[in-house]
Amino acid sequence: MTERRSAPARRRAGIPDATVARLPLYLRSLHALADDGVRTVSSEELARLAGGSAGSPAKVRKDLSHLGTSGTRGVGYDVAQLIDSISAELGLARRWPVVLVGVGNLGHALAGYGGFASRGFPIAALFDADPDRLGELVGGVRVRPMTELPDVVRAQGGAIGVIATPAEAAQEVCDQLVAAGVRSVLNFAPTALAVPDGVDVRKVDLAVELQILSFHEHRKSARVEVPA
Amino acid sequence: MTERRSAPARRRAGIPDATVARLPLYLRSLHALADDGVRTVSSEELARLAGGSAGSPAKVRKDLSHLGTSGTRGVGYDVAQLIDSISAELGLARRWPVVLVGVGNLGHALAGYGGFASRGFPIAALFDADPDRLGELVGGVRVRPMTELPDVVRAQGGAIGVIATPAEAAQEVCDQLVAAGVRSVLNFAPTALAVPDGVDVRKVDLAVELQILSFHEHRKSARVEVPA
DNA sequence: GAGTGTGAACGTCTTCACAGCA
DNA sequence: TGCTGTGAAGACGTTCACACTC
Repeated sequence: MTERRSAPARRRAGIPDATVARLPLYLRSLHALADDGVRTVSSEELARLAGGSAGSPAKVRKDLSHLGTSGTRGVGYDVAQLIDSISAELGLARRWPVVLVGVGNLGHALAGYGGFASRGFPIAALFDADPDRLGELVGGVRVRPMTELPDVVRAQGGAIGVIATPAEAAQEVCDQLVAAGVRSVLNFAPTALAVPDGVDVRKVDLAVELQILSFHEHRKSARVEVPA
Repeated sequence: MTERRSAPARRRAGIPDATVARLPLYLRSLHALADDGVRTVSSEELARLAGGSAGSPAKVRKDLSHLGTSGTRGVGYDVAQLIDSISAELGLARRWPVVLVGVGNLGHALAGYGGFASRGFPIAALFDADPDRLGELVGGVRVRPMTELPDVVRAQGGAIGVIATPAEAAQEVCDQLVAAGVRSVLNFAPTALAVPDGVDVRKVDLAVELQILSFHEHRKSARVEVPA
């Protein structure tokens, strides 16, 4: 989950982390339903659509009850209304600009990937340490030198930072982002990042995901050989 | 976590899912230590290096105790030995070939990203539905038509499937992977996948990660305005 | 009848605290 | 003395089951 530093315990107003992690999944399914013209949905149906870890009706109901309940007994949830309240809770009324650092292989793909902008996270700027890349246009956005980072963050009134640099550069880049005023970071570099209190880091490590799958594959193979 | 279907409860031989998810993080830090010539490490140091959710000494010790303990009291853990036993537990002795479906923006980047092969997950084949892409070389690997998928999986003796297609195509592609014998899937498409029992799916959804960060940003802003 | 909302039971994960060993 | 290994306690998250409402 969100990496939290020292802090003895978090006591937010209310919503559990596990629930927060599932709200985007519900939202995704709800948008699909709305596009199909569906007006209401039951917790059972929503659980099925959201799938995976979000896949039980009871869990859906508990989760949604945290947003000041909105369902109708005997009927289900109003799709449009649910979309509104989840969006509000996630702070999606506002668009959050993204600054992406590291325009290598992965950074390039992320910048070109339309899924960010279309979901309310427009890429405001690209940065790279390599002088050869400066000025290059990626997905219609110019690559800038790191020195311009503070100005961009200030001009945007805050931003989410995305780190797509090699592991060696990640901590340094992270420090610069934080110094520039960024308080939320998504880290693709395979390294743990140290950040001061009040800054949130989430990480995506592709190799780690594969290794977890490997564990399960391994287990499955083993089970065939030694059938308990 | 790993998406599990119906099943009332999983009872594996032993290691908790939460621990499995952290083992790759320890492994990463241990490799870095080994490269620096460090021979032993304490649970406290390892917790610091692995960072994030893996960041408490007690947790590290509990986690490592599941691998049939290997530390020395008063000293710490032998780095090389720990690398071996974690690797063994994760099934990394064997190399797991990866078949990647969808050579669009993201798929292209994943195929070009060296981090897979270097960590024991060589890309065995690329597939795409678009006839214009067939034959194209990406990262030295040829793009093939989906019809060749079963043969490739069989020839490799199993594989991990990576889905990097648009959301609309993902379920269909997933079905084809499963039919071809793939039992572990990493899904980048923003959709829930239905799979039969015995198949594991892990998902990475970039927009979801950003939305979770958005929630925390939102909360931080709110806290400034209404200082409790 | 159908489906939500929720206390209470349950299971899992984390943290504590300390005994035990090099 | 220093650090591991681990039962026991505690926090957190999920599931159950049923009262309640439309």
